[in-house]
Amino acid sequence: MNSLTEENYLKALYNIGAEKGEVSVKELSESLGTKMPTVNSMVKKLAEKKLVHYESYKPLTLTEKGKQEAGLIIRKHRLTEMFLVDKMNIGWEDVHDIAEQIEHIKSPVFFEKMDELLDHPTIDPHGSPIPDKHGKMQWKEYNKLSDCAAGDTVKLAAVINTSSDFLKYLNARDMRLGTKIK
Amino acid sequence: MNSLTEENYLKALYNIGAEKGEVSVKELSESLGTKMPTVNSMVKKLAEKKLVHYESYKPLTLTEKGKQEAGLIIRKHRLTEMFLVDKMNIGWEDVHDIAEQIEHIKSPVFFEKMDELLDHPTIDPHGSPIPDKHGKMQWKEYNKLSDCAAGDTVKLAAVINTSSDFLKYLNARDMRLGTKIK
DNA sequence: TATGAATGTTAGACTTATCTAACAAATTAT
DNA sequence: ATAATTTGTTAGATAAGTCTAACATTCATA
Repeated sequence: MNSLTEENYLKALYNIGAEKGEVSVKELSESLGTKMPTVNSMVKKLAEKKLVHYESYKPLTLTEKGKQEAGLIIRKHRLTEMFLVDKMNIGWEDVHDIAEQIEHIKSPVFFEKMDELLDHPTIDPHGSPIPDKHGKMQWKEYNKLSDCAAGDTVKLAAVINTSSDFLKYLNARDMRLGTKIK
Repeated sequence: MNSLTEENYLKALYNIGAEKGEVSVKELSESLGTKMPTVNSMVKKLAEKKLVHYESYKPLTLTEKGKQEAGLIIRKHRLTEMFLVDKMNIGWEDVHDIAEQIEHIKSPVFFEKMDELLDHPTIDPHGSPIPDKHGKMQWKEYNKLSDCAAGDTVKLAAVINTSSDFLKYLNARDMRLGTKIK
């Protein structure tokens, strides 16, 4: 029985640890907007449920089970974002906050229908990959904009910052996924 | 700031009191699957928030404010049911449980889009009216099946029992809204 | 390497929503 | 009209998730 709170911890652990694999209590605390002692006691509970590897004063890592559950939540989130943009014509700057809520809906049918209506998409509206039905995600290796030389012409494949403000900024410059820029 | 729990109390109060206008603690308790003492203490809190009229040992009634809030939640519920059936091809026997969760989503944009894509529907897939943007609902007066004489031919306008099992029973007999039966 | 800063942990309090057990009022039936 | 039943209320306990204050460990650096 995973609560909304638990799901948010798993998701944050997954997202923060995406590259490094390890997460500090402090990072998790800041990401969730929850104080460190609270996070500390919660991760211990997650450890009892075999979702997180926890040892005092050591960085946190997700177990395989934890990774899978997190992957499935992120799948629901990104599928939802895609649905909101493609099927409901909601702007990509607005979908994150809505998906943040819908990702917690318990209903296999609902998300299967989304997946079907969207024709099994593999990336969300911000270019991030959608984990498969087993919670597995494969990251495409894109070049970071900061690694490109000035004057290069590149195609926008994904945005990491999905904040509403940044996306509105891109909108204002007619920049969307696939747009060629230099 | 109304919690999920609070919203469920308001909705139940609205639905149970639809005809009589008054609700007993017992009915509310059974409808919510929550014990009477819990309900008792919750309705007192709702009374402090001016959502419910409460007096010891008297039946419960919603205030105008309470009715409006309840109406808006029910609007979101029914709009969602209509969307799930019409735009996502989910069976009318499955939509209730999903809508039960989506009705709590906080996002004006999301529900406005639904309303727009559905072309401002006035009834949900079970024939119940959808409250307007101010939470006001007007009930169409239909004849109850129990008031019809055997042999009459009538058109199915709405179903009150929206349980999954009952709707599957109707499906199995090809009975949908608008179907003529005798 | 000793010390100060940053990070992590423990202890204990608070809130929300729930429960059970016991008691009180209202309703129903004799 | 009184007793029995049903309904409503009070009091106090519990669980989840949060907080603050105080203490402990680790890391950085002088």
